[in-house]
Amino acid sequence: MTAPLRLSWMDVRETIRTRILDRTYAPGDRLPRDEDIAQELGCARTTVHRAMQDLSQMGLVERKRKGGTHVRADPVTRATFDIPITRREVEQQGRKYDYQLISREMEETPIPVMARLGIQQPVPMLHVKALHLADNRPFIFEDRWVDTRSTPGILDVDLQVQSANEWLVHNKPYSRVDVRFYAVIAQGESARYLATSAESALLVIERTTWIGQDPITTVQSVAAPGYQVAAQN
Amino acid sequence: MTAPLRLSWMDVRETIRTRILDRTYAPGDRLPRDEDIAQELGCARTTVHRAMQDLSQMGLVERKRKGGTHVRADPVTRATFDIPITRREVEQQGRKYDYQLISREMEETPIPVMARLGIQQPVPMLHVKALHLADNRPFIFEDRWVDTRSTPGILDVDLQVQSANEWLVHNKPYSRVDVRFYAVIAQGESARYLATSAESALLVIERTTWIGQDPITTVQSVAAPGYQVAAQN
DNA sequence: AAGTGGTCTAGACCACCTT
DNA sequence: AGGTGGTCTAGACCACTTG
Repeated sequence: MTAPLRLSWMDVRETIRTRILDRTYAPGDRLPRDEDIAQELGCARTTVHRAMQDLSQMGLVERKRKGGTHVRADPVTRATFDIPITRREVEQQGRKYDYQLISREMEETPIPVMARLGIQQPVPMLHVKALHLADNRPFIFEDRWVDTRSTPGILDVDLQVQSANEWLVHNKPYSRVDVRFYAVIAQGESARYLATSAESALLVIERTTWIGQDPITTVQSVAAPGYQVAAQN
Repeated sequence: MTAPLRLSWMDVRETIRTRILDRTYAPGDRLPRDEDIAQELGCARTTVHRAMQDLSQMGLVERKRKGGTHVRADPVTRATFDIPITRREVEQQGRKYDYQLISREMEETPIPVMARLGIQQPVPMLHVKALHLADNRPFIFEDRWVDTRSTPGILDVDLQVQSANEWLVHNKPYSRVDVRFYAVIAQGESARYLATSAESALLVIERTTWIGQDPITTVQSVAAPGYQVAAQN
């Protein structure tokens, strides 16, 4: 006889997942209570709970107290992306990293930037433009606004030497972040610094961070032609 | 006296997180053992473990058996994206969804598609092009290849009525998915169907799915100008 | 009001990895 | 070889949410 080995939560997860995929539990269906599944499979309820937690996080099921566990009717593709420090990203590709400060000025917050940061009144902010290079070729053009009220330390940093990107990541923790991707036509500065041909489509990674309610920074990182962002799998 | 209420794992997580952010535990540092933290804070080790699990998933710490828990030296911005069925996405915006099949043909797999799917030899595949509309305006142009060896059912679907996107999501589970984003210049068909002006930059969401080792489908979803992908949360 | 998931505890054993 | 995180169990109580 095959030994009835102890079930791990991953075993349980795969069992449930298989049942969802083969429609034993169809989209919209309610699954048995954790405890019933535990009894059926012969493990503790905690183990089923752990499995369900994972399935829930994957977006396969939805759980509600009293409501029970349901197979999601409209499955979504869920993907997680890691956006590293630019220096790190370049170096991990085995390429040489360089960095150039383009400009650094105090300016009144423009309307679109206010919208991104969620503030109502313009204030003086540090506006930084910089170029990151990989093997001496333009890699990412960075257009950043830093709120000096929440982050006065940035004013003492020599941005010729260390990128704002790097300083902030190492020195300014955030509690909330908004990340979005979109495409733009190369134009103006981004074209001048990045574009190899007249008409290029560039991927923009826009990130905005807050600490509590206070805005820290918002940045548009415009990547050189050909750049892709891939999920962590 | 303030009542020493029971600590939840989220409390523990916030305590640890705060210590990481204020450098009590600096980047690269090794944290105390779970059990020591548990004793210090006055909770069970399991509770600390649950908190650490979350911090680890957020990318704030790295854990290794025997190696202990370390604060990640190079923090990354980690973001999770949900990519819904296109119909769903449009309808959730309160807009009218429509769909048009553009073409549907059996073709030999081209080299780039073979690369995406990870196959060595070309085989006949179903090549589908379609347009998704929101309020009668082009929304997403979809260029898809379906491996009919793993997914013969697609051949019986009337793609005039139901999009391959929708049918696959509801009928073909996958075990692995690759997702990536990049930008392209509107040209050829994508320009014809989506572009409002001559030179547009379009965001492409490329997804490839497998069941076990077998490829299912790969699709380039080219979004209309202005489209953004935003992280959950 | 009651059912279901969420969490905590205490103890035990396991598995992986560094030293 | 030993230390650390990973997991399982059993039981208890809590908290949310639905009927």
